[in-house]
Amino acid sequence: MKKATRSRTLASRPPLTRERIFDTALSLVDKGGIESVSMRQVAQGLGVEAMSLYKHIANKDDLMDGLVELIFAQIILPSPDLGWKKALRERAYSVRQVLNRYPWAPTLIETRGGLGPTRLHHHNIMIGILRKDGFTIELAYNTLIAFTSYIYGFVIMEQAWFTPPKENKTDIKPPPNPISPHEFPHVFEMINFVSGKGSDATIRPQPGLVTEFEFGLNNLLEGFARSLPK
Amino acid sequence: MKKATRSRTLASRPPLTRERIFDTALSLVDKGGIESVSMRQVAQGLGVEAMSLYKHIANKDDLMDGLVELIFAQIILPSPDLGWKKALRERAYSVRQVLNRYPWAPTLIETRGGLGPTRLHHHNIMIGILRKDGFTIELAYNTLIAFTSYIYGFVIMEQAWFTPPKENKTDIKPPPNPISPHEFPHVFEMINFVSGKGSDATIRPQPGLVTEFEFGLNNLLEGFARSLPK
DNA sequence: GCGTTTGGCTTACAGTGTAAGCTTACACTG
DNA sequence: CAGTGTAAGCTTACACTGTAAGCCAAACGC
Repeated sequence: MKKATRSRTLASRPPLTRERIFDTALSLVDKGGIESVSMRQVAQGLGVEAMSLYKHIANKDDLMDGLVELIFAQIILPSPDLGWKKALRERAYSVRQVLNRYPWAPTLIETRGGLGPTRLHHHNIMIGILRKDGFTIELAYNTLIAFTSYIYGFVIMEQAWFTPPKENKTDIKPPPNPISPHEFPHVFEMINFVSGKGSDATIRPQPGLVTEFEFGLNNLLEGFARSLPK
Repeated sequence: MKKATRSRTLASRPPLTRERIFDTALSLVDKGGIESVSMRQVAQGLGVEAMSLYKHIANKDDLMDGLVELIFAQIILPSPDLGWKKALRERAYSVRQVLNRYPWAPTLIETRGGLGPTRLHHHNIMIGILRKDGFTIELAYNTLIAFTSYIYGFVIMEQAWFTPPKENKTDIKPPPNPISPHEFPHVFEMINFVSGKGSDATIRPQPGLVTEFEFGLNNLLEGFARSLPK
């Protein structure tokens, strides 16, 4: 009772903090997608007026940066004891999982360039793992880029391909994707193949494309291994 | 003078068409980035009022879809005679080049799920190339996914890493990225290595990361080759 | 000639981010 | 305890967004 700097005498609300702002923004974006997070919405979620947020965050971009950090914090860092190959694989799956849990994340991430502290830390660890196992700095560099690119791109594809293309809410386009066998025979064949695999190809549940993910991942990892100086 | 359906009697403006709308939208987004394209802006660029556009396009999403199509139309399709490996490589570079010419494109593409006609056509051709060279449908499927993911992800990384992190226009943050050698030694080492390579690491000109691009690409292509049934 | 269709305009509304300034309630000083 | 400084939150306001609804004149088919 003594210690609290500025005790909330009104006993009403807990004080507004960056943390609390980010949290409610996160929960807000979780249901309703990224464009449902506005200053006013976030404020309302905190029982507060929009402009009050600006006492704690610089602007909306700042808010978004915070969200990105929250995302990256959820990606688990592999232990260096695993060896580089297992470590990379573990990280790959963790990234994919987290990014899939937040479909809005990739769009968000790529729109803001800079690397926050969390991302820097992650990179630092990953490079360390590679270097420890004999990767030259150049090889580590190239490896990390190729590795990250693949995972990142894969998740985006995964979402872009297997998400219904924008329910226009007033008008549902009758066939989801009427791919003519004459116009696009190969695509048609492929769609059929894919349909045969899982239950429904167009709306597959989240943990769907694991084998597809593995394919590229393995090819890359083997490539890295072959590039190692012996 | 007879033939023109609805001759522009006022002799003033050429008629508004989807094409013309897309074109000016494209040129508008080229300078000023994606968020500088608003209905009113596009309209103004055409000497017209905002609401007039809605007689030709459904809504802003429709406009954006059109832009995406314009982008994909610029990607050159490799000739099937090259053989799959050369074809894939050619396509990889074309995609990268086009996507780099329009840094706003990836964000745009990934936000709208569905595949337009152009994209379908491209996929159709690419699958055809693979199949012709002995890829099973399953292998072609996996290959295409891995391949596309990598390229796509790479371009995004390329832009995210080597673009100044949002010039706040009023305030330039003094050091672009003060990476402490103690906190992130490995990242520091890597940055140093990268700086030694090109002239300036943080703002590299466009055709910068070719060798990095090649590294992952080669690894993937070799992996594909090894997966081929013989 | 006469409807009817069409392309573009006008007005209006709900929503956005945020600049500027005000009010209140606390912490601290004398 | 009175007085003051300060920080947190609120109020108002502005410029801007996408787009629904309706109007109006010019061009068409008959």
